[in-house]
Amino acid sequence: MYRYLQRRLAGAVREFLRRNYSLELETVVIEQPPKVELGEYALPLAFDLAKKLRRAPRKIADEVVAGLGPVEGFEKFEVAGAGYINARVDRAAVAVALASDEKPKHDVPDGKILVEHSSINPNKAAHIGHLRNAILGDTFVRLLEYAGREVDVQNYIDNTGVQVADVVVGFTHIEKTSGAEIEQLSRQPRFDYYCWDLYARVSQWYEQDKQNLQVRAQTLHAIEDAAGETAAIADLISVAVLRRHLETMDRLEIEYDFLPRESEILHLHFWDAAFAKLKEAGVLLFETQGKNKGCWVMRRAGTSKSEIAEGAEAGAESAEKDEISEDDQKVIVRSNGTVGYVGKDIAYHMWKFGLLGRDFGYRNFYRYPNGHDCWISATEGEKNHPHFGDVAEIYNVIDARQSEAQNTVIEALRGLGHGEAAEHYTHFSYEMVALTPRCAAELGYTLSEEDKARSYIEVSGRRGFGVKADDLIDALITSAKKEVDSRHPQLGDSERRTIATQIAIGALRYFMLKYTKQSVIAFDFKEALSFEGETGPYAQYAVVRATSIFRKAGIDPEPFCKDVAGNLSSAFAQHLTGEAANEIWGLWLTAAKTSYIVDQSIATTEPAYLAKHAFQLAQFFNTFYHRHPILSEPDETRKQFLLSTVAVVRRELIRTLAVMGITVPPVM
RNA sequence: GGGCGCGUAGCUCAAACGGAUAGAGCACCGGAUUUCUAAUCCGGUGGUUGCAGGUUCGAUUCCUGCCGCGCCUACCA
Repeated sequence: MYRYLQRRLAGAVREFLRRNYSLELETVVIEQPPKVELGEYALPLAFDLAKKLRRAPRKIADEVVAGLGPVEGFEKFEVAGAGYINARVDRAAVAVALASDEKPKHDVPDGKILVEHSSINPNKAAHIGHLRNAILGDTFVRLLEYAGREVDVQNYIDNTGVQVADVVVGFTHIEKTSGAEIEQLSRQPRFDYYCWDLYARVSQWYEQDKQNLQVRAQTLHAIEDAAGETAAIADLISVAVLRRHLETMDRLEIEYDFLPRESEILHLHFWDAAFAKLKEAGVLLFETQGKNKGCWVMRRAGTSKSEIAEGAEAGAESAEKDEISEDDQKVIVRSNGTVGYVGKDIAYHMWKFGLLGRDFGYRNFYRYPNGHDCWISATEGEKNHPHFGDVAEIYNVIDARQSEAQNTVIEALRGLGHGEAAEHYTHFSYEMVALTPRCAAELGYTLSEEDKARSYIEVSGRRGFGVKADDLIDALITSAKKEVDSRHPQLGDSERRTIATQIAIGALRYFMLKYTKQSVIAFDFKEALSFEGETGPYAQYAVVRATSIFRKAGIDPEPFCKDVAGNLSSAFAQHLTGEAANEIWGLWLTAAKTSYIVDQSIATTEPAYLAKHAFQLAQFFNTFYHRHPILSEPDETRKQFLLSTVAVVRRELIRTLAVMGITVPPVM
């Protein structure tokens, strides 16, 4: 609703400027006044125009206000401060439209969107860093779906890399486990925990004797031969750990549609197809000298053609074209002919956009308890399968450390002449989750003096140093369960457990979403386990309160607000106008913003805005709840009005939380 | 060295496109409702937005320089 009116206002202003000043403005900046009593929208437009028109901002603002004419949905326009134009909406009309849940039509762009997230190495348990990735990614998927887009969710599995090889080495060379024994172990409930410890031991084993690293190289090589025994062991391990990851993420209601694996990119020769095109387009160059002699290299993203070219004339340019200074080279194909991961990533991304001319085989891999199927890549797939890839836009949820690699893939696409694809390729970059020194100490790690002084310490899978995802979820559930047990002893144990789980997930997902992406999260149990203040449970609790009002009143809140909107529009007008109504109107206005916030979150790839919105709604509601007794309100129409306020806020808060993947228990 | 990012209250973080008095949560201190359950609410303490310049009617936001911190910069993935 808020978004819709804002667009209409922007359109009217643009039209006015065209008519009266012959000005074309691309974007009309519209913000919100610091207080609701000043209006719903503010335009700082006159300050900008003052320069262009060489007149005082206030004068221009006066002119705009006088000449804008009536705009549907708006009551009036006023000049305020040094030249702001504040717009006031017809509150009752907005409230009626919101209560009856009118959804003004707007265009949804065509084409499918592919979101890639999680992409955890399938060699050990998922940790809190992976949780941030998956929660950001899953929330972004939900945002896109809320906006009406069709989305495929992919989780890329690097099942032939060093990390899997290391665990294979652990089993075959340190533990000397047989294939049958590994198979047995892999059926244990938390096989990924076993691998977590083993992986750390392998790293130590390499450190003990650098000779041991040769075993890694051999193993890595052996994994690539699909027919061999080592490859079979690697597959056994990676598939078992992958299943564990799917289970862990499913606890948070995070699901995937397709799991493309590196093994298939290898065995279906995706790279060969990509390599040919890259050579042909001149994106890759064969280096004949220097440290990268014998490699196929590409210009690293973010590096520019050397400064000599700037000053020099056209003659120097052609020589420049075929050369990249050594420091700016990214090796794509090694001198021994093997391709690095960036190369495979380029091929994979050509596939995503339908530009490779090859496809995966597909096998049904995992059925979620809700019946949703998750598919996996295969060299020989099933006949009937959904169509993946060939999409219009992609988002890759990958941490900031990989931004250079991501940009290199984008540059490769551009170099191949697929500028359109490059434009629709978004690296959804976010910062890592680290541990506070206190948290690290709690986990039993001895810290150097240097470490103690840091604000955070990076986790290390190699050292087995970190907080496992399932452990954190377990701790959250235990902690929430204790609270629920003491608050609701009359409920059955399984019911209390269900509630505690909802609260735990709410706390965890909110925690991971409330920080902006570029902020490193310094993880601390105390803050992550908090259920008070700016947390998921705070927002859930607001909904519980709203629900309980309706339960006591014996009214179903869903149909209630739609009905009341039609019958009570005059009451809305009466209770929403005037000074005294500003506080409640602020609540309505915030509730009206959900779609606007969703759009903003998508446009900026920043789910934190959504978290902020949920918190703000809950906070305003709690204040309102405290100030206005509703069921005891003697004036019947006012009571209906207050009830509809609760119903609308409840509905919008539930929606907002749902986009964040948070559900609300019946009681708390 | 080069690239990317960060520096805001005691702590953890907000403030999209430059805008009206820089806001929350935690912590600390003091209060509130025999009610629609207090996982709540209200009040208080707390700021030279790293430093120095510049652009602008207006800078936490843009530009330059400096200081401090993190990540990336492998024929690893």
